[in-house]
Amino acid sequence: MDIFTALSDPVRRQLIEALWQRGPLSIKQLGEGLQISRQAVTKHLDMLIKAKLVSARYAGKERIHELNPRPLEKVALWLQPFAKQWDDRLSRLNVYLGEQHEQD
Amino acid sequence: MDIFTALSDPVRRQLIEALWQRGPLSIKQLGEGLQISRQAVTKHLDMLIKAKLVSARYAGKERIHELNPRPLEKVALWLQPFAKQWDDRLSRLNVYLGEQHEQD
DNA sequence: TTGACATGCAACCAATTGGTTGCATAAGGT
DNA sequence: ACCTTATGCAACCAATTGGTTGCATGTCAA
Repeated sequence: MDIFTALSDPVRRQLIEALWQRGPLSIKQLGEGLQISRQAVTKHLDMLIKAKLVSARYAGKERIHELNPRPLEKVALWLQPFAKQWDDRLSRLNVYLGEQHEQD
Repeated sequence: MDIFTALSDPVRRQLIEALWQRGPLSIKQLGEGLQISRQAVTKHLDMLIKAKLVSARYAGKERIHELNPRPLEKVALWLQPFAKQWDDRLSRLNVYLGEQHEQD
């Protein structure tokens, strides 16, 4: 699955955030906040795994998920060229990303 | 339409890139590179408009589209916290985005 | 060994997506 | 006026999405 598609669902973004903030978690744990069924969570996680954003390992009966933020870099790099039209704070971003020529 | 969803389709990303690189364009012009029908292009553009990523005005019989990269900032800001685990070049990004505390 | 718990697998469903085609209409050029 | 061009509108379609439920299975603890 494409990384952009992986990010297009709010539930999946929440899962990513949870893994980021709370570290490795099981399906059960990840589903606790959400209002959807366990299987729905599993499906979202499977998509994140396909997008290489999440890795899973088994610890006994639990499937433990870990975030791999790497693929997000691709998104950041895609966004880069546009950033120069944003506000000062984000414009500076570009300067330090290598676009050292003056801003427009 | 949500900005993340707007970015999830490769055709829409291409449209954004075209508007970025070539400036304001009509539906016809935007569709010229693509292998899909004019209506498919229109639908994608309508979605980009709903996501406020693109504005359209009429010039005679043509609908001229202009890119508004602003909403992309939301995506960049969402990505920020994760960036600190990326490579040096992108890590520096965070420093200048305000996360002045030392890297891990 | 028995039961509770975490998960997997599969079928099913409604809504959305990404695309098409056909026809209508307004604007411009000759 | 006439023809071409750019677009709009609407119906339609197959595939995908995001969700559900029911049942099976492996693991752990008592």
